[in-house]
Amino acid sequence: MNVSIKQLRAFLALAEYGSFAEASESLHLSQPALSAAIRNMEQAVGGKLFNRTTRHLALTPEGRQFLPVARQLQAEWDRAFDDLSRRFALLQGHLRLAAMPSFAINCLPPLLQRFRQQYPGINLVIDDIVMELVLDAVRDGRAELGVTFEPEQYDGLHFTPLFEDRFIAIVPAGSPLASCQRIHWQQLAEQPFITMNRGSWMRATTDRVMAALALHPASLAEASQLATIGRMVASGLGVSIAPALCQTSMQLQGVQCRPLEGPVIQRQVGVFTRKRHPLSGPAEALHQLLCRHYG
Amino acid sequence: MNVSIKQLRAFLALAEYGSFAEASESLHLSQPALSAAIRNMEQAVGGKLFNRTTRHLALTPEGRQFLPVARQLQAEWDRAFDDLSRRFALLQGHLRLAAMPSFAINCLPPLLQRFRQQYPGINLVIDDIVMELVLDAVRDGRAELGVTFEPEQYDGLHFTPLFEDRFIAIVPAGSPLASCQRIHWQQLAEQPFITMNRGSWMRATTDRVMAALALHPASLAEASQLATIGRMVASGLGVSIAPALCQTSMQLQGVQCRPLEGPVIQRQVGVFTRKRHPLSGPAEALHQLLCRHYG
DNA sequence: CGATCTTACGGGATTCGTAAACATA
DNA sequence: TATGTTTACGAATCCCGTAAGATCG
Repeated sequence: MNVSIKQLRAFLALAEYGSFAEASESLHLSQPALSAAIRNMEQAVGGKLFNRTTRHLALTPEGRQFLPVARQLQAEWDRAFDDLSRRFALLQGHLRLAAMPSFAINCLPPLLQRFRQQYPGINLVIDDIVMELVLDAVRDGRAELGVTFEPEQYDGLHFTPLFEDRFIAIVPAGSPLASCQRIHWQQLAEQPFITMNRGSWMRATTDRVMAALALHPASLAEASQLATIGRMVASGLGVSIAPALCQTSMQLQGVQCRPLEGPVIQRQVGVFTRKRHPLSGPAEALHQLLCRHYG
Repeated sequence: MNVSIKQLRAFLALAEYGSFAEASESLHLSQPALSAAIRNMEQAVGGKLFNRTTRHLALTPEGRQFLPVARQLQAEWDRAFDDLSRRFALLQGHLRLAAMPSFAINCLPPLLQRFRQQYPGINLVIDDIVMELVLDAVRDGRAELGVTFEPEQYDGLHFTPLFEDRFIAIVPAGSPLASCQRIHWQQLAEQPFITMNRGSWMRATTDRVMAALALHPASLAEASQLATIGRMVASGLGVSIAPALCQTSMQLQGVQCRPLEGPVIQRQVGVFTRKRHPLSGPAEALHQLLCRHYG
């Protein structure tokens, strides 16, 4: 009662070649097998598709009307499964990655270049957004992967650590501290200090360390983005601290980066994925690339 | 390597029901059979479509992307084969019929009504055109059936006789001949005579008969269509002859029809089909209806 | 422990290919 | 008669269902 895709292909081949012999050859099938396939298909649809006398073969009116329909069915069928296979083979597809801006700016470009080189058919979309939004995006499924610092809690997400990021001191090129190989918290506190704005983990941590060391730096200004702080430091307004992963972009902004002596502030950077949601092929590939690069 | 339509249906059912148990039931299939179908399909396309732990079932990202595509494939597939089956079952389709105007006007309407009643889904197109064009239309395949008089020759066509048509006399209602039950050629020739124009079989035959009877009617006018001749006769301009199959329309035009005494002019009316071209279901049906009605 | 999916395996239907029969130009 | 299609039939394959096993909540 039901027609198979093989029978449809048989119909198309026979209509195209106009001969059981040629059509069966093109299908890698014996002539009787093709004959049976057509016979069964005709029985299934309830009428003759070909008019055949042993010497002449032609489509019936119904067969002729069906031919373009059959062509389109086959084309769409093949197209659909080719697409699917290519997706699984990582020859095409797309991937949405959320990452905190510092990581997106400083670490992602070379990684994505390698990814692109290896999987040129995969369309990449990067959401460079703050940590909370990264976690939301992954939780909602808008992004399959998210890269940020490890937060205090992350329900429903799975975290894969990549590396531990230590904070470093950033000072203007003209600063007296610029000549030091390493800078202590105490030295930093003697300069005008630019802080991350209140409410951020970085501000809380900075305040805690300063308090523990009984230091009271002159807070010059607050900003909510590291790029802003970097520009302010570069302009000579003051000094600050930043995650080591920002080193590259800080240096490009004209800021001097130095290891920080004294209490170590460090934080895990890693990849988030949604629990109970398996990764797509491209996401899996990028996840592995991330883990291997840092692991 | 190749995916079957059954596997596509299995995929869709499983995606819809979210459970092997329910999906297999809806497919009238055992659970292991469905499991195997999905496994084979996944192997064919080169990756997992479902993420399954014994207690939870969900589409993979690739499966989710494929779902709408699969839906459309199935819908178009079913639609295409439903259409084809309905065509074979004469529940839908179309039929183009060529017929000479006299037949189309006088005989076709009741026949087509019966056809329509029996096959309400078949779309009918009637070409009411002169004999030569009827034959051309059938030869070219523009019309599957053609109804006309039997011509001297008809290469490449197959002729099925329907009935023999005798010519009758047509006179105005006010004519002295209107009171006769039967009219002789000689009586006809005594009146102003309206002829079919030169070159037509009817004109040649009329001339031949008149000559054989040594009659020389006053030719009042010529026309190329029977309807025109009918109107002229109805207006009292003269008398003429016409195929008996025109009797109905002639009477409707106000013309009196009488049997013709003397030499009999008769001609075969029948259906033409293209040789070596089998008829579509609808054409076959109408052909049979024609043959049975007249046979 | 229970519900659900997977694996294992035997039976049955479908499909295939070879060889012979058949039909048409 | 020659060519191309169908029929016949044995074999291989595929698909299905039952029963047992595995796994997760």
